[in-house]
Amino acid sequence: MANVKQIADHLQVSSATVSRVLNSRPGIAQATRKRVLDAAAELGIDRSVGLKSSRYIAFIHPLGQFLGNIGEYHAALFGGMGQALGQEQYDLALLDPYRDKRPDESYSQFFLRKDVQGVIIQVRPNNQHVSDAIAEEGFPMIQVAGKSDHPRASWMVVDSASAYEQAVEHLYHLGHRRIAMCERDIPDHDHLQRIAGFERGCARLGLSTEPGLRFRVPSEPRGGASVIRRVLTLPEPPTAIVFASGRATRGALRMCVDLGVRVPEDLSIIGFDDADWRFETIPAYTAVSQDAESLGGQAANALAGLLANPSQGPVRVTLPANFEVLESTAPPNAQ
Amino acid sequence: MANVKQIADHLQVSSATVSRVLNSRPGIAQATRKRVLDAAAELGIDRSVGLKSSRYIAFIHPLGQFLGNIGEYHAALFGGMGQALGQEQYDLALLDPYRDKRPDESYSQFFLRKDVQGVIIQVRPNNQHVSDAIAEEGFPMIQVAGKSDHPRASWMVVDSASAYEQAVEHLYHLGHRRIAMCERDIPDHDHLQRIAGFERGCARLGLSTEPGLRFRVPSEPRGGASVIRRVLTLPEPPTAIVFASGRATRGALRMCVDLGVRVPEDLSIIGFDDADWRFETIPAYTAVSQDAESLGGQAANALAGLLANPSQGPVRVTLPANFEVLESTAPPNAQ
DNA sequence: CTGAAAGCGCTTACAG
DNA sequence: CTGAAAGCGCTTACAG
Repeated sequence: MANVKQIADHLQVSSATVSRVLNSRPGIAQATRKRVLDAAAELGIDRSVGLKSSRYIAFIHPLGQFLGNIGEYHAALFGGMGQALGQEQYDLALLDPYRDKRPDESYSQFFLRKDVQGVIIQVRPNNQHVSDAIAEEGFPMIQVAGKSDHPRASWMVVDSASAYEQAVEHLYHLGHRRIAMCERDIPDHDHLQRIAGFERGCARLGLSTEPGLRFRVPSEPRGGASVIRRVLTLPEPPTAIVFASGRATRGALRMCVDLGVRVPEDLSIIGFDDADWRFETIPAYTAVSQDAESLGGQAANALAGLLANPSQGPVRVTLPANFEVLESTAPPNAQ
Repeated sequence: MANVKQIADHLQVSSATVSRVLNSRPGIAQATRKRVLDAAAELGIDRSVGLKSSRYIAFIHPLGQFLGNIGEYHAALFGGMGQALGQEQYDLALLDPYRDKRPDESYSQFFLRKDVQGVIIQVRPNNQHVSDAIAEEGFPMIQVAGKSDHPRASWMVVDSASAYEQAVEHLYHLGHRRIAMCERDIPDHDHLQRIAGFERGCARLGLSTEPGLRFRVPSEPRGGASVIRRVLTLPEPPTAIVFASGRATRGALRMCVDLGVRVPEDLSIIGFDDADWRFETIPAYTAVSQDAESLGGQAANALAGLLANPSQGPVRVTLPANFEVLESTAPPNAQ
């Protein structure tokens, strides 16, 4: 790593010349420019050199870093954020404050150090305090997947409660009276709404929500698969299952085939979908769906708006989810 | 946006005090620290303020920005890169040089301006020249999905040619003699290898690769679906189809159900898989698979190695693909 | 097209 | 714990 003076000394030119080249200033001979750039590549350049013009927006995952393959929620979210930020001339950075932030610095200082101008933070119970601290500092932010009580916090959530209520209603009208619910293991706001909607629907229609019909699994194919296996051992099995996770839904559909359970003839299944996966399975599944790509895009646009107009108040948006009937639901014991 | 002096004047303190707070230096009264941070949040901070310590690695997509939902290849790749870079204390930035780079600056200058220390670039024919230019400048880089002739370029590819050859062999041994191939529409190195392997297998076994058995579709479910529809109208339809794209494979499987084509009884299908999607479909599909997550991780680690040891020569790695028989292949006209 | 020198804006011993 | 002042390393008129 070399600074301007070191490169200048190395080449026997003035630091003015080096500075001009590294800042793309006009009026430098082609040959000189090349010599400087070659030397810079060879020696490496200090980060103090050059006028910076990065405009980073950071995305913060509840776990900080990504542990392996990104699920469909984040894939869609990133697509939406990336597209929107690109149009606003921002770049997207994936930051891990849990790893990198020094205990003695504020979040603002951390972001300043990383050249980040605003953050989109996905919240779960474990990191809501981080989001609140960022909001408290007045740093430009918007949180997704959960509301916040903090007066300075902006947030964007998807409320799928009424869509899940419709899902229960749909099953009820088909004749189902014992309906199981499979939640996911991490209770963030958006997931709690899914459960709340299910319970509200059951309560209104007088359906049981007994603990034996409630399952909690990780949002992975094997989570959904295990629910199918467990449901079949029940003394009085449900005739329909509602899932709160897309990946679990697909694991369940697959396990039904393996065990010879016909969907929807033997068992009706309502799933969840972050994008357009419900059309790819066999059968295509009836689902509550959110548009995670649009969520990412809108969150990014909202944040860009806050940055463009700092005096603006916080943004609070609740997006609706959809309920759509496809092929995985039918009357119980249908032929 | 305020600089150190402006914040200092605003608060009637010295710029030394402001600088100390914004750089988390010790020996500042709690109350003063708070006043400065509050003023900084209110006024905004110039990017010239504060010692920076970002360590960004940029990923560059062939199209620059992401146009909507990220496919499974990038989801797995990002997961692998993110995890590896996290361990190496780097952050991941998604940059679009096609949008942001000024025509009069070199790539090195562009990256300097964005505070990026190294890049992972995914190459296709349309952006190979960008990768070559970056390598020519001596900027730390590694390209994925394609080899490079440039002497300074590092690259990492997946060679699935022999796996596709095995796939053809597998079908041949099952008794198939007319095998169709569905390529994707973008001919990057890794995809061309898939086609090459298919052709090599057919040539060795004396199978036809006539144009009527060759299809080119976008890497999307509807691409694969259209192949199924078109194949059924052929005077002499193939008894098996080999796909070069995972998403097309799944669209094809879905279309087979819609049209009443039984897989594998009526038609054998061999697909491609970037992660573990082949186990989720019905039937689970026989596939050539690559581990895109591991590819991302290894590329990131290799780049970190180049950065840690600048005198090291370029990295060139060819990773193998796997061929795995699951449920979507059987003898032709099986019952 | 380039350099010597001034200017700028930060950070950092030094002093109290 | 804080400021006045020196120091540092860059960028930028100014001069040739």
